[in-house]
Amino acid sequence: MGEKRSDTKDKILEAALKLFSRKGFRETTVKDIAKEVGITEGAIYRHFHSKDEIIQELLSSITKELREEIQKAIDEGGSEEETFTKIVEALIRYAFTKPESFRFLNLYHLLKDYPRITHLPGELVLKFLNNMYAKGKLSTHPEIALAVITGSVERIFIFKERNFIKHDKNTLKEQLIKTLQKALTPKNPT
Amino acid sequence: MGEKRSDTKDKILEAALKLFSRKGFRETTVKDIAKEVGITEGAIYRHFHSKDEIIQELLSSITKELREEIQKAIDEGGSEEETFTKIVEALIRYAFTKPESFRFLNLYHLLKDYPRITHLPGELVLKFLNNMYAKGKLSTHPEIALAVITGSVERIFIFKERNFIKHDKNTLKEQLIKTLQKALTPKNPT
Amino acid sequence: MGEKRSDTKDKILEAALKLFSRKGFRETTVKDIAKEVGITEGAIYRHFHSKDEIIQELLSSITKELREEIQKAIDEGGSEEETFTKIVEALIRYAFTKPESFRFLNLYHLLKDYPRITHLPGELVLKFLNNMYAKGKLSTHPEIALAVITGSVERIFIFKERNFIKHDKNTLKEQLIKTLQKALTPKNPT
Amino acid sequence: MGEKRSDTKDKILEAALKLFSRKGFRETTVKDIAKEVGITEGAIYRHFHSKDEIIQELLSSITKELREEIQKAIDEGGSEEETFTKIVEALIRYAFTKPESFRFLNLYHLLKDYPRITHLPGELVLKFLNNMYAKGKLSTHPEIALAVITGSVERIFIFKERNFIKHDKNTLKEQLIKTLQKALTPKNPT
DNA sequence: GATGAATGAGATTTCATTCAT
DNA sequence: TATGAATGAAATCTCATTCAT
Repeated sequence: MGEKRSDTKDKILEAALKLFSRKGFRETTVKDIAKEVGITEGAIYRHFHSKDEIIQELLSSITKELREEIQKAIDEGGSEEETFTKIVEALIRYAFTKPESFRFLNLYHLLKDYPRITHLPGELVLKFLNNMYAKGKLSTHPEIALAVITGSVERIFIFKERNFIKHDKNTLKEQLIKTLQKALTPKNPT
Repeated sequence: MGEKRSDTKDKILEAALKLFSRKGFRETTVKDIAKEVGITEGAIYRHFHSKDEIIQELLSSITKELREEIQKAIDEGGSEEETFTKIVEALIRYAFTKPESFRFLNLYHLLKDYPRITHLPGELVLKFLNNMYAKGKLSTHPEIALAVITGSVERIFIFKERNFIKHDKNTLKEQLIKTLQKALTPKNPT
Repeated sequence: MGEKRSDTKDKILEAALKLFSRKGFRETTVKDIAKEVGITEGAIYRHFHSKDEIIQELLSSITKELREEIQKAIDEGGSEEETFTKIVEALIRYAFTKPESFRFLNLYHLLKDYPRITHLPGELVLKFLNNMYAKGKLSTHPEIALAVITGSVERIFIFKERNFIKHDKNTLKEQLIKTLQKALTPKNPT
Repeated sequence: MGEKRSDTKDKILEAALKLFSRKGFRETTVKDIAKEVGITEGAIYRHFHSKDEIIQELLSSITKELREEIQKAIDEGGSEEETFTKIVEALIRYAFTKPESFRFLNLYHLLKDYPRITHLPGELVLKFLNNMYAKGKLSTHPEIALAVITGSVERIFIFKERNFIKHDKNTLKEQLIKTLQKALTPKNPT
């Protein structure tokens, strides 16, 4: 009850996400979005005050969603090493199961000035990495580790999306986790 | 002595690079570029047929430049491990000394459809990685290694540019090289 | 009942016809057309994709209309001589009752490259003239006859329009019919 | 002596005539003309104050030339009937030997408002036709006769130019003269 | 809520003309 | 005389947003 609140609004967000992530913000017009939904331009403005509002709403819901995935990985408990793996897994999984959302995020952060929203998913990861670093379980500075992790995931995702990498997604996931572990955790002496 | 040949054309390319890399392609107008150069819009069109031609010319010259840097690193000789280091160094150096060009490339590849130009800088690196892999000196698939390398460099660059990372550039370079070596080269037993 | 469907589109076509026929295609701007209709330039583009689309739509509707007039003259039956007269009459009548359309056609065929549309009004007339020629009722080649007929009608129309000829339209029509009959039908001996 | 005065100016006029007659006034740019001549835009303005001045100069020289051809036909003497034939011949000959000039004239008179120049070639012909009419040797009003003559010649020319008529030029000339004679001169009663 | 015509600002591009060299 | 860069006005077209229905 009160659940079906604005079916259309969701459809608009869905359509907008698809188009923005594919074509970019400027090259996607309000008319494009309306056509994709099957309504007219004017109708969009019943649900959103502006095109930018759509972008902001997408940004914050996607950000929230990804943050929750990461939080889940952290909350599940286990050793630092296990959690590390789970976080990387969550990132890759998110990229591959919600490619449009993932692309949207990358696009947004590359194009728009520093985000107005506060709690970026990366912050959660960074907090965890800081922790690892303090315990001597991270072999480089946390910010650098974060860059290596997120940069690698994004690039793997793009390569796969564009068919530049032929390996299947599972292989990619395994290899990437293994590689990042090697890269970022200290060599276990005996 | 024929030196001042098309001073303006170069100024236009320079201004365009600055603006495109900062604001994106669509959000940079021809008028913006003209104003930056100190001429009028119309004058731009004496030097380029269209806005897109400016973008293409930038793309190809930047691509060429970066390719040359990488080629130099490869040509210098040395062991695979040394060359690997030199390539990563060349990438980081390029990002930090030509930040606008580096940003332009990333933006272009994210926004525009697959490039028509053939010889991407990445191809050179990939060829080298394939070689390493064949010799058992690379601990994951070459494409994945390429993704990790380029993704990490890009992300480090962005973090630094946005002041999200405070470490100085040399530290970043050293740490990144060390990390990528650990990540991608097999553990040397004994 | 669905009658007012796209009132504006018709007004645009009407205004465009008036301006194109008076000033030519290039010298008529979309702004001119918009002003004539009483809307803004942008509004034009809700009804047509481009200025050229307006021209093409006018061309095809005018061509169709004139073809129908000629077809009517042919279908009414009677001797070849009577039909010949009726065709010429139809042409003159069209020129004088729809001067803008007639001028548009002449302008288009003089300025634009050979039309892509197939069924030109002239083709109908030519078919009829071929028939007459085969029966020995035409005293010169059909193509030449067609040139004389259409060229004369056009020039009479222009002269009258520019007040270079003072005679009234009925006199012009009668005289032209008489003259073309003399010119193109064999002398009836005895 | 003083003969070679401004070779370039003539070349400009020649190039302009070619382009204007082919593409129209607006669609021919000053740069087009300059390129055709093999000079640059700026140089054009050494010889003419404006694009329109080129058009006007062409118009007046072509008009003069055609008027002279007609005058020659009139001056050669002979019976009215012979002169009539000579005038028509002169018009056809002009169209076929100077197609660009002929096309230019037609285009100009269709597109531009009533000419600023006074002595149109048609006026000469009209004077002659008035004379014939007064002597009972013309079977319709002179203005109408003029329209039929000039309209027919123009249309024959266009048809031939566009390959719509296959007959050779001589046939066209003969047939047209014969047809116009039939059309415009009274039946000779025994 | 929805439609779709219209606005109005602005983007890209064209081009006659000017001007420093 | 000639060059060709530059101007500045205008043309075509796009699009976020508004609004009457």
